Amino acid sequence: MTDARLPAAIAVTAPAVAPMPTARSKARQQREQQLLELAQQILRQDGFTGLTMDRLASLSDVSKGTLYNHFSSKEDVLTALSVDSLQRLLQLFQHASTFSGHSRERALALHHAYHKFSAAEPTLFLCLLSAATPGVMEKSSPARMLQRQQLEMQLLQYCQQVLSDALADGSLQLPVGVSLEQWSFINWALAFGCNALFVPLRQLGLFAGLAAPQVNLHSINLLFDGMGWLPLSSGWDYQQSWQQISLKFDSAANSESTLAHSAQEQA
Amino acid sequence: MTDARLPAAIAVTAPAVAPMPTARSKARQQREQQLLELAQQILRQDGFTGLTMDRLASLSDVSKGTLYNHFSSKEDVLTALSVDSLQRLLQLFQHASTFSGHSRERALALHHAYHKFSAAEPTLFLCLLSAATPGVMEKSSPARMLQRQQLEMQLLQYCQQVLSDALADGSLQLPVGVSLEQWSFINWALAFGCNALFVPLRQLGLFAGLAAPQVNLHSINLLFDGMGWLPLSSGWDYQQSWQQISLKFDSAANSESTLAHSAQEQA
DNA sequence: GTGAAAAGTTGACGGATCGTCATTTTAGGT
DNA sequence: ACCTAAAATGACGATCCGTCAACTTTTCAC
Repeated sequence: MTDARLPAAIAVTAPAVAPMPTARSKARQQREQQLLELAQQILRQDGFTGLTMDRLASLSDVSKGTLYNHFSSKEDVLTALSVDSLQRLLQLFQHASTFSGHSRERALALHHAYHKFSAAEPTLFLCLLSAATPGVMEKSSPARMLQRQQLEMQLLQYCQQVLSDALADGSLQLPVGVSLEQWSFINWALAFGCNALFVPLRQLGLFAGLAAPQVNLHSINLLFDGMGWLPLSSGWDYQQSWQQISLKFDSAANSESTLAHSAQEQA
Repeated sequence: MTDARLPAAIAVTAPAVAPMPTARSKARQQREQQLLELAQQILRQDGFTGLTMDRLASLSDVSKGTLYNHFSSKEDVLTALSVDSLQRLLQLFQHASTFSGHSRERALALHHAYHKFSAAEPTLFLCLLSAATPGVMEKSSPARMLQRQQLEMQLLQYCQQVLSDALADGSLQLPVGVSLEQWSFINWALAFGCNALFVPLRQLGLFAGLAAPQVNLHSINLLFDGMGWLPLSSGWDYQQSWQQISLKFDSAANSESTLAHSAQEQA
């Protein structure tokens, strides 16, 4: 954290501590990204059963040995994909937190980002779900797990920041015996539950008549109203807020995906 | 469905349609239960990585061929375990719905049952999580998936029943544009999210200071308050309700587990 | 520029696990 | 006691995982 404040001389004499991005590591990271892109494509096309290390290697331009130089196991690939998802989510959260509105609207924007990501990238979201599974966690590399943990913490920072803001501006009050952590956890849990359950339950034929965005918005309204987060849904049109967020947010996502697309085509 | 109404003669001449529980099928089902018990034990002891079909076969008193006569794949074993969990949850829900109190307390009892199960049987709960994963769903037998679907529908029936009761007795009102399905889904999602996220996030070192039951109760209170479910948490001591439910419920669970234990030892 | 050391790449290989199937064993009926 | 159908067995082929010794490329000192 404080490394940035150290004299340059130290940084030069001890580059191993804060390694500067060499051209080599840059290329390595880029290729890792390509491999993950390919893995994702395989998942989309042939499902999770179709993802095989041999297949991933043969469809890519590297051999199996090199593949294992990037990922410690097949499960590590899944965790890497989930790390990728978390990084993208983090960006989306950064954008969302800039939404100009009161604190509850900003919180809504965070939920919106989470929801839109789960809807736009169902495969990645399933990776996120799978990566929380014991069978995957047991076989992932510690380094990757650490990355995951740090990213989740950063995401939570955004949640807690909005809650802090709300406490500061008086639109929200913390009851005695309740911690800010608790509320951010509950927010996280509700968002995860709604989005993670929707697709599988629909596949099973349950809740056929439900529309994802409506349910999502509604669930958030219930929770925020329960928290007493002003203005309550009875005194504000959050449907409209949601649409406004969509407008600002979806266009940003589009321009981003366009950028990603062109970058992908160049490669 | 209407087979039960057919004359006995037909049932005798076509027993395959509505198979009576023969001694053979009885024994088969009993052994399947033993196998699942063993699988669970392996999972507890050696994690999900340690569960192998060869190992399960060798540790049991049947061969691999017979094992595959029960389960179509390794993943099918996990789904079978999740089906088992759902059946036990169904029983717990049945008990919970008999709690004598107002409708919101009964709903709380359902959440309590769900939470207690996740806490008392973390391994089975992780099976429930894993079984919602694409890699497992893709490889499970259709028959088992159907069982799972039907059980989840039955569980949802209990949720919706309590909600219906609340609407009937006036303690809850459905806003325009909101369906009973939506509310039951949101309840399900919150409970799933809270319980499914708690263990993995704790393992990652997040939310170290949170106590599971408190958070659970608190999240339910927020949601129910948001729904306007009377009496609100400001006008009723749901902490005490939770404890009362625990008292009645945990003792029931204990006597049950005792029964199960003795039954297990007889077998 | 050159050569050697370091870093990176490769695909063949051993091992583990999966799922099947021909053969053997068991159970139920006459 | 014998026959037949269902069930159990474990050896087997196939698949996939992860490793490693040999080989290629890059780096760097001289």
